Amino acid sequence: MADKCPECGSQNLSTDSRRAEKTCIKCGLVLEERQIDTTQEWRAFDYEQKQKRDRTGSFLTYTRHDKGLSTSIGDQGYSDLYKLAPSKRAAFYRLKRWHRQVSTATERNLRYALSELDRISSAIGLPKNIRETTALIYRKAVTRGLVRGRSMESVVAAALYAACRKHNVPRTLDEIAEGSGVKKREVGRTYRFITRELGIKLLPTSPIDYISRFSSELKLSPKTQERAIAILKSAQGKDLISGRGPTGVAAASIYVASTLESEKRTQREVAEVAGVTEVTIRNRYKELIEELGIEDKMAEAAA
DNA sequence: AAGACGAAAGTGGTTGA
DNA sequence: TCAACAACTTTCGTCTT
Repeated sequence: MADKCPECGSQNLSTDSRRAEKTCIKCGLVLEERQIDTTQEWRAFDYEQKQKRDRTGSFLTYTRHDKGLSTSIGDQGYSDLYKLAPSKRAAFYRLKRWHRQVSTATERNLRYALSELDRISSAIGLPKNIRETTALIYRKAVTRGLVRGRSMESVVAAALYAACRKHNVPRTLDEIAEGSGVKKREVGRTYRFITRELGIKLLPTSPIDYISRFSSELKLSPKTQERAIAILKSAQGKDLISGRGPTGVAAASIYVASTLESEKRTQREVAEVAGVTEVTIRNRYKELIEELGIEDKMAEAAA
């Protein structure tokens, strides 16, 4: 899951399959050990061999209420049915019908929640792995009885927010709130509740994670993106990031980078996509250029 | 006319007694 | 539970290009 070393931040990781370990090349920290080998131990040269040697079915997925493992009572072999006593036959039909309509409260809840999840995530445009994570979190929340007394939508939204952060593709609370129709405040509150109850630990979002998304919305060149990230990285050690809203900091660095790379965007434009006000950008970017000693460069580029 | 600037008052959430 | 508090927003008048 982690693609960065938590110790030194290096992304230079190595996976050694013989030792079943994942290590950081820079500082030597072992990130994962006793990895499970998920590759096949057999080969199949044609379809028949594959049929014979396959021991598994399709993938498990958490986005289906039954994890994709559904089995239904078949329609085949009805002729045999007439050999049974009428009462047995009636029982068969009853079972079949009962089976078709999933009956426990949890399952029905899950079905509804997952269709809700589909709606929201396609509205915001989120990849499949995030849906999977969301579904998993939601499933845990349901089995722990955390949904009681809360609207289901808010729990789905909160799980989605958590999943996005876990995958380092953060969406702002505003975006989630808009897509789900749950109030921002409610999403935040539920998010805090379920992460606490489920013991999910998430680091504060880094502004860097927002750069690529905001930049592409502003149609900025890759060079400017790089610049914005570089600005953030050099600001990291200087206590300009912590305690500040990550979106504001991201917006400020994009504003500065776009000016320096002569691809200028107005504060208004940047503020729009980042979901902050111009005033915030001003405050943040003043701090940034002051601390990094690039005030004159900035003034020069603006002129 | 549009963008940038900054002061001042208001808002929602966190923290610590 | 309440007050203090920091970050952020809203609003608005002024300056710059």
